[in-house]
Amino acid sequence: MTVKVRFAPSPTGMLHVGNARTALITWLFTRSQGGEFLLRIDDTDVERSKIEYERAIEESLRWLGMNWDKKANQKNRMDLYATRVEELKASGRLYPCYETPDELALKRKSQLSRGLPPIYDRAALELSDEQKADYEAQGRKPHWRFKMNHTPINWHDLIRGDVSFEGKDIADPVVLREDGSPLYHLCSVIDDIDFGITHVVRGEDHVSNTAAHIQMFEALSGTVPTFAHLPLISDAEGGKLSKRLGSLSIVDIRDTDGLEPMAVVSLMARLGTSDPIEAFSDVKPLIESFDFSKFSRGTPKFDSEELLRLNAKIIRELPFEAVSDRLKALALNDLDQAFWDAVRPNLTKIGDIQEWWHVAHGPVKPIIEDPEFITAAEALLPPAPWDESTWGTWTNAIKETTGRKGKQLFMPLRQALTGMEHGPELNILMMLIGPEKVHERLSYKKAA
RNA sequence: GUCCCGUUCGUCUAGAGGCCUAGGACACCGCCCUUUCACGGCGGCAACACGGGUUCGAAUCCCGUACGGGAUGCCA
Repeated sequence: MTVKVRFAPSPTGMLHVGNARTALITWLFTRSQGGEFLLRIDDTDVERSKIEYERAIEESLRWLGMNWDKKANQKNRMDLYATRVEELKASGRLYPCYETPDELALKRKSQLSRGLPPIYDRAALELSDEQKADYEAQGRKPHWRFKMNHTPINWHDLIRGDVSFEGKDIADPVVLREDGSPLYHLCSVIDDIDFGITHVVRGEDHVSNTAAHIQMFEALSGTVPTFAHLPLISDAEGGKLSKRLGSLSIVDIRDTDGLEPMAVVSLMARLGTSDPIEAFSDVKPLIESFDFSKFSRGTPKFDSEELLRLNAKIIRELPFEAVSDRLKALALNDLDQAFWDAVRPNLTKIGDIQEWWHVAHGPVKPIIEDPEFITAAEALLPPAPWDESTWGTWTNAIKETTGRKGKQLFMPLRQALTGMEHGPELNILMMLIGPEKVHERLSYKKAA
């Protein structure tokens, strides 16, 4: 049987790292199984859903390298939901409730103060036909709840193992709003049945929902899919993800931070698993090594430093052709393949190249701690034109004249030439800087 | 409050009663290589949340405590 899986974002905001991770893991699983991947837009909440967000989510997924075999919007499937709702009403699994949101809030408050769990007390089940007619006469419209069976609910979760709940601990979920529109729980289950979804992969914030969903699958005579609930990730301090990382959208990572998609993919695919977190330039090995059994149940921390490290490693492997368009966008003159090859081992993000371009094209403030040495070095500079051997010729001459070697020899030259203590290979960098600026920097005198 | 769940080196984790003097990867530190930075090679530092119990023996099983997360929406 073909594995069929879906990723179901609601278009109420940008795709952030948490969602992206769920999407990626779902996608990797699907591809590892040769299955079908459905992108389902959960846009039943018309108030908050926005088409811009839907487009942004799709763009983010594509940027990360994910594709989908099918796409569906829940807002276009209302007829199906209406049909299924009628079946559930006919079989008595849906019942009308007339409490206002305020009344429900009050109920919860009072339950809490009495030490009771704040789940719906099913008062509406006791309503007589007269009472219902009364409410209707007052102009109240009912919202509808799904009636949970008070029986044990068990499933085997691909990540959490055996999970069990008691039906009585789960509140009857509201599935139809007062205006008659269907809510997430029902739509999700109806769609999973209709699309023949075999595996539901989602965050563990849905675990208790799953208990209710399983009864819905059964009530609708659907096949209960296999579930895999991923632990949520937290920030580096172990705090909640949503607030701190809420701003960390995939679009920001791309546009503001200028990071590589594979850096994000590499981290998200392995974080929280027993496989080592490594920089991958291609997604294939991640698909091949994917296995739910490698996921731990703890809450892993998302560390942006780790993302940067992976990014640096990935950039090191990027050929000029892969980045030339983005480099052009930086509008830096003379930024050719030679320059890229010279500096890429020293970049954390592609944007850092501006720093090295600046070092080559100046002006820079040389660091000269030993003016005599630098003056001596300048006097020994070979005449132009320079080539790759110039650096060796020059430094050998300095070595013979001054007797210096190793770090004592090179670091002062690096500091004088670049104003920095680290950087690309000087034999290449020296040519990129050029004779004129090299002389200028070596003869730099501190303002008195 | 109630219901789920989690807690092993700085980080991600291995670990299903003796194989654990707790293994790996990343980070960090050191040495080597390179006539500089980086890369690479070698080595080092470093953890079972706490308290009871069961057992000849517990990181592993049971109970409790602490801390953390999720749920408890006419959001998804």
